[in-house]
Amino acid sequence: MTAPTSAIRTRFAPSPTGLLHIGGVRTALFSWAYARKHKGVFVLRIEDTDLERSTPESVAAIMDGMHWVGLGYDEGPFYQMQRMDRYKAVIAQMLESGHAYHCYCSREELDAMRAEAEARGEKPRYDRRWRPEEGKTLPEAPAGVSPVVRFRTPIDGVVAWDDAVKGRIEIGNTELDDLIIARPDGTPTYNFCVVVDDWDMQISHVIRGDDHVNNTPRQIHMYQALGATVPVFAHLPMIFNDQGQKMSKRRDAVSVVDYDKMGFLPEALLNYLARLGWAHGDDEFFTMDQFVEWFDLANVSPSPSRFDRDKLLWLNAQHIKAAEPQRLAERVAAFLADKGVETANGPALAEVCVLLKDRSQTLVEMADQAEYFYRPLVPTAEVAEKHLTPEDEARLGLFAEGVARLETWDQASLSQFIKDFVKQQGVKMPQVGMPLRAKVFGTTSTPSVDAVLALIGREEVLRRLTSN
RNA sequence: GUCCCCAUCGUCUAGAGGCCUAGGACACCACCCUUUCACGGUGACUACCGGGGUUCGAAUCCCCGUGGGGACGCCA
Repeated sequence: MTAPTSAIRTRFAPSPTGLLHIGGVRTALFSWAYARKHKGVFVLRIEDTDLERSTPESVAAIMDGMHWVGLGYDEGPFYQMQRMDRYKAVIAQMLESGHAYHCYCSREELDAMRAEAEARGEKPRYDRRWRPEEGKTLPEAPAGVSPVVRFRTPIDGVVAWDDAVKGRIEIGNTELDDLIIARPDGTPTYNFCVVVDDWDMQISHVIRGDDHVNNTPRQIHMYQALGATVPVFAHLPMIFNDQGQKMSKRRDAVSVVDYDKMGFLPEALLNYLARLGWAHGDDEFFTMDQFVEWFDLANVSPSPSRFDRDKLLWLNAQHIKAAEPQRLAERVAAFLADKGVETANGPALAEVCVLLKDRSQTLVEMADQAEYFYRPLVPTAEVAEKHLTPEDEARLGLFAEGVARLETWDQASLSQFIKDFVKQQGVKMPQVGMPLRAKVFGTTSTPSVDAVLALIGREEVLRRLTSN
């Protein structure tokens, strides 16, 4: 008999109206980590009640993103559109119990009301004209108008909760109005659906973006009206771009797949995101296992942070260093293929990655470096002028003759050969090394020259040395 | 406008009243290492938004101000 599952249940509930946003990934990461840490359950739920904007492509993008990043969910994905019957039943029940009522106001009337309130310096709000009250006479229901359903919000008092990251938050009920929970066609709206879902799915900790703080009091009222247990709320601060503004699709890389395309490792992105708004002492570089072990909502900072690409790059470099060459090779192979570089007849890509992984910040950069192992680059005019003078070419000719006769072709013997050659020519190391790089690879920036020559093989080295 | 939230180096942050003449990391700069470029190492630079309290003592607690952000949808 297994022990009953712990009460800790978290969820990630994106709406499929675009790409999987980097901020969303951070929210998912924290929810996931909290569930994992407490041996709980992480639920994925797709909030697709906005028929106008929800698309199957977006659902796919979310799933792909979650998969790439490696945040596995235990339950779901649940789709709100498939829970319509349940929402409608709850709405009927709330109408029945008097927690909700019909409202026949037109949008025009509502706009007028808002404008009026604003003019008075108040928060734009609905004036509750259709709210039934003892002794109050309701207006005549206009013919042929389907009403919306509004939630009956308490008029006095305050709502309060102890936010797991922000502490206690209190809001006067006078700030709230009677929100619409169902449209004229009967479809439920967001604030209502989340409550029913989180209730039904027994979510214990609602971990979500800061922008939902204002929804929380309304939702708490609905939980109470339904007789449901109110979950713990944890509102994560926002992530801004380097300008201190909201990340925008237009100028920032906001989609998680963009980071894949730019050559980031998912564990590096996650590591970076984890450090935005959360810290474990001075630890900067860590694995997801460590993160899960260390994570706690109590250590989440309440203040917003900026996305710093430089630090992400640094972390990516650290994770590349730590990664298995074979795994890097698989991804680098794809980038090389995109560039039209044929790797089949060259050195094993994993071997190339061994030489490059300590010197690349992204896998794209690594692929760029890897290219010259398979075909020489065209040296820039500057490089040719500086390192491929007639004198250099003559010396490279002598080098080619010598190296052709080398007994064993490996890094150690090449290293020895180069040293001897340098001495014999009466020059300094760079005077041999740089022309060699320029001639064989087309660039002066490569790993240790003996190592790279060893790797591409004698035949290829001689071919490149003697080509023009 | 109204309500809510936030405030330590340029950036991410450590800091739960004395351990703080404020620590780490990225970036920047200098030097070292070096077979180029990197990696790496060492060091330098740089911050508690302002004002009042509370306290023997405040980056840490309280209040006010200022600045920033969020929300005010038949979007989620």
